[in-house]
Amino acid sequence: MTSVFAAIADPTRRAVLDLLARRPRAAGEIGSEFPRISQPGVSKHLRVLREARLVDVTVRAQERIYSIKPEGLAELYEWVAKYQAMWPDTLSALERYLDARGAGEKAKGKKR
Amino acid sequence: MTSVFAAIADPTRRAVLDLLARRPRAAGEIGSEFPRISQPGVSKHLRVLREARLVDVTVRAQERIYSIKPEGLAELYEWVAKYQAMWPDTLSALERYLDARGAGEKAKGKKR
DNA sequence: TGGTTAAATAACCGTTGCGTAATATAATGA
DNA sequence: TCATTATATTACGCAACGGTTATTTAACCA
Repeated sequence: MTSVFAAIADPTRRAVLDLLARRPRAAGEIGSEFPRISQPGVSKHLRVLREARLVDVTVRAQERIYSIKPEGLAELYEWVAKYQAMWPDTLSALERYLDARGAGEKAKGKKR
Repeated sequence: MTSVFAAIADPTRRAVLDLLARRPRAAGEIGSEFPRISQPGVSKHLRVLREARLVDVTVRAQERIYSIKPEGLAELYEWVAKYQAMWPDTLSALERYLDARGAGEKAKGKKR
């Protein structure tokens, strides 16, 4: 599970990245956002994100502070960008596109 | 396997998308690019891509012509774009970033 | 027709992934 | 030193995934 693509395939891990995009958090604080998943479960998700180089960890006492690490996402962005030529038109056209699909959810914090 | 994220988690399916990005192809023609995978194996990958709305199909006699369908990729782009703010700098900075990592597999004209 | 071609579906199988409870590791602090 | 806190690791069950072979569906054509 080293791949960025496999790492973001899981909705829980995408939700973790969304959390960390707001601000860094200790592992336990992340876990408290997922009450239906056990502590080891969260820990394993964090390991996958680490191995995909999507997050960074710093140690503070017993805590592990996780934060977003852009490297992996840049790799993903590079891959998607290859296909931009086939979008209806330019970027603004893309956004109309997404709006038409009702894809404007990112404004109100939700999960998926 | 309805999710775009899960669909692109598999390297074979990403390779199929790369093929179709060049030009549309019949299912059999796609399959011939993957000699190590059986016909039903390829057919199942195509089904996943269809359900993720990443490809389009048109019928021509007994053939199914597959082509890239941007909707799904736009959804993915939307997700990645949320994180752009945390990249080192602007887009050009991102590209220097990628070059430094030797990530220039897709474009030959991308050297510094 | 019947035979051929193209692709999808069905049934099955080994591997992997996500979840769990139990345990281990490690730093804190009385 | 010892109990507590925070997190990771281990061991294991089960469902889903990617692959296979066999079969089905459907269009073409002699």
